Amino acid sequence: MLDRKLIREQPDLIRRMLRDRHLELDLQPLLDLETRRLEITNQVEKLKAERNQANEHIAQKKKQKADIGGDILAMRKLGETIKQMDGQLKEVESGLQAALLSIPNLPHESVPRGADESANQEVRRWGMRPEFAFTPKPHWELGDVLGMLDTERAAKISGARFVVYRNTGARLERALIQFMLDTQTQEAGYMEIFPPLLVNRDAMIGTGQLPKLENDMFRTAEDDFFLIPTAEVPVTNLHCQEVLQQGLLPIKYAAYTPCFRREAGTYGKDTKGIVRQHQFNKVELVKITHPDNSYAELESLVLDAENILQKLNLHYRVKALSTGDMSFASAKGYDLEVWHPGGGRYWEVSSCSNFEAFQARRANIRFKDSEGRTRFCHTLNGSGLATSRLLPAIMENYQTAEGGIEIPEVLIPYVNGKRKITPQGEFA
RNA sequence: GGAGGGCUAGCAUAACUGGUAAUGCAGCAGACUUGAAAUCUGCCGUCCAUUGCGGACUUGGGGGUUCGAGUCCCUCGCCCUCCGCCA
Repeated sequence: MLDRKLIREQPDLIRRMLRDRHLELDLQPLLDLETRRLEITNQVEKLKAERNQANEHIAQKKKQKADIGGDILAMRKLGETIKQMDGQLKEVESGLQAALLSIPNLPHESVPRGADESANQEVRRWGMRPEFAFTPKPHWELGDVLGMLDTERAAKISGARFVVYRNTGARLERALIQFMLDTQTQEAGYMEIFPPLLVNRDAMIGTGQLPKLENDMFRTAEDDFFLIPTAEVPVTNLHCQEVLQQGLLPIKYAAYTPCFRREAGTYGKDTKGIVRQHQFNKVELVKITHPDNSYAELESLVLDAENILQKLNLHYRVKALSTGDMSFASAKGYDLEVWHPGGGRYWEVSSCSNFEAFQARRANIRFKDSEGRTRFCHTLNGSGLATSRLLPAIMENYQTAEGGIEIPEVLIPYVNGKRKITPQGEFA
């Protein structure tokens, strides 16, 4: 949510920034509502001041046992008027709130301006594409032949865009999650969190998934819970409605959770393999920071995510997202894309964002600064990383001419010291 | 699912039969001090106004009764205790 004072005082700035995001938004209705809100507020507050004064009189007269019948009669009408105006004010306020909740964040000045993903800027790349003396297979072939991934049986029990990890596939998936959590908690100073996977509506509004993206979320009809689309939702909202001590910042959390997305409107897209699923596993990194440090914390967050790929020795590139490609709540973001030799393309395995105070304002996450003032924190998050894109990358990059898969060095301790998966689909 | 108790500022605690939210701790600024502690003063939830005075709102959310609601009524949420069910 944007600061309404900023909207009121610098509407042209807001218009320009949103235009940078390729959003032609007519701010006028919102500004009109805000003007109306101030008008009504001023009027009704005068009446309330009058009422408060009169009430004080009545209370005093009553104490002296004087007759107050006439005063009460006179106040009745005023009470009615106030009630009516409060009703109007409430209507204006809820309209205003709805409008505010659906406006995306403003892009930071350093974000590349552009219409879509083609305007994203490559910031750096690490490692090289591996050379194969044979034609590398895509992960869905490997997964099928080696008995690691079973999408057909998943379809029977759930449907399209689900997968059953089996045998070495299940084990490798679990090893990856463990490895990523260990790295982030032991080397990068994140605290491990394992949150609920069902959250309430307020939490979804707090991080910005709602109201805009309700159609992309799984929702339980009976209780109005949402299956989390990312651990960002429960973990960031851990501190909603709180005032944090400045000394606690930055707060750094790492959380493994399954993530659930309806992927509405993607029918027929990325159906090969497991890169786009209704349920996938992800280790998420969340930071709650002082506003002065959030951009430095964003850079180090990206490095923390990159660290996983480097340890796995996977070639990747980092892209600064353009104004046309960044997410709703983000002020600035980077994507990490890893090379899939079998598929012959890069896939996003992480997206790291600074939301500045956008989420903090919605979720009411504040801190006391060194002047004793209560201010909004900045929130950040990034995947560290998503396994549905990472496991395929490992399978495709580490496949052998014989048709098996080597285990990356760092994962060997996590699979009981085994060094490879044989062409028969067993650890060895 | 049922019964009872509770929810007041960062924390902790008050408020007569309804009369308009008090206090302590912590924090911030200032005064005093060589410095600190102690002490004193102000600030210490949100909004509006601001040349100056100020005003309104805020007792988990929403609604009702009333001239007036922390207090009474309805409703929803959450926490605690117990019963039932359950991995």
